Amino acid sequence: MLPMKQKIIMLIDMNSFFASVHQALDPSLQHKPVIVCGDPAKRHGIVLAASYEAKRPYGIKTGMTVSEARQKCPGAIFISPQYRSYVDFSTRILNILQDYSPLVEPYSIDEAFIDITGCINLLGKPQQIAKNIKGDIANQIGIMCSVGIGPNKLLAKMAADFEKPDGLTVLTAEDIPDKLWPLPVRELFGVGSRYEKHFRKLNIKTIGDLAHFPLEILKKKFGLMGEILHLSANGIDYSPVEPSNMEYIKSIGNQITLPRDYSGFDEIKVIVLELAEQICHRARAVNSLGKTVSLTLKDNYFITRSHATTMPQPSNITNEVYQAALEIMKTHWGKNARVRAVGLTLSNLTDNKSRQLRIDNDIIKQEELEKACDAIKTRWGYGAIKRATSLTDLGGYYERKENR
DNA sequence: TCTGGGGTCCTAGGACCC
DNA sequence: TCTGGGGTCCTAGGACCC
Repeated sequence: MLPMKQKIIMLIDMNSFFASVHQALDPSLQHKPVIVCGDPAKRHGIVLAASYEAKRPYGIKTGMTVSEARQKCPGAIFISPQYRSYVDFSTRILNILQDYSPLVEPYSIDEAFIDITGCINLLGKPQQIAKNIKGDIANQIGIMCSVGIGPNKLLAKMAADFEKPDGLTVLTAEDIPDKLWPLPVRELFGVGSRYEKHFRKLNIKTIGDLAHFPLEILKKKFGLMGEILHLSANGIDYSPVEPSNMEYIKSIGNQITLPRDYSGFDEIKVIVLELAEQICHRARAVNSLGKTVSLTLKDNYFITRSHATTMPQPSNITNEVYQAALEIMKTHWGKNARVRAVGLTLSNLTDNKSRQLRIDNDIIKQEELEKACDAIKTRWGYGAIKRATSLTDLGGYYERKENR
């Protein structure tokens, strides 16, 4: 038997993606500190992205509150996010990658894996291919990226973090002891603050410590995750680059932090209806139906609770999803709850074909009505049509959000 | 550092069926 | 009447990522 051929996988990571998109769209922003953030007037304004001109010299970081960012870098240009532009840029970048290999898997809006194992003979050495990709993205899209190259997705991903912005790093299996193992264990993909804490108790401080820790103990303490993280620390990952992940979504949800804490059932109801409208609109746009509705409430202590219910039939009809959410609220509502944020998610998704069995007239009418509304929203913007119950102070809230 | 919004995967326990 | 065990679905919660 022939030895298994080593795969060559890259992770393309757009640098400061949101900020870079604005700089590409508006040349006057280039070489300036640009900060993309939520509405600073609202209490939940945080930094979503910052250009390198803001990051390095001023210490601006993603997640920082806008007021803190303003203090650190008063001269920065603060911009509200424009998700449509980000999606547009992201799609164009994926198209460029597909010119190199059909095996492209978008990992997030600003990252994608590409498996170029089969293209080496045709396109040249991996580093050269990476340079060409970087050049194409810079020339055609106008933004920089960092590329990580490795024998699997994990090492490609870790490699991409080695040098930012505009980096190009190769991480081979032989590099693991020198380059991977000295890093703090928190840097390993999959290790968050919780595992970091657990590991500290076991005297695991670096990725190398984890790699050499007895597997049996990790398995016993952390189950499957213990095993996966141990493999990761040793640079092992068998997951393939899967282009099909492109269309495959598992849930559609929206969440909103309220302008102030709400405490009345009726106040929350309005928000839930608005969220139902949003997620059903999205579901209809991709011809998806969901069977499970989950309602998440975050209270003034930042405690998050979620409750779910399964509908008799999968649906993307606003009123059905809204009614399901209301049922959850009625069952679980705490009288004294002070709600900071509300989220609604549709999951257990299937495509529209499973819908054919429904011949109930009212449902068909509702469906037609909602489709007509969707068409108007597509034409005139999301705020063009509202239900009467939405026309409260929050109606205005969404309107402003939509127009920014 | 007073904390947004979009997701994914895993686990445990209970209900229910055969 | 009491009992076994496997399988599947559902819900709640935890952890992680960008």
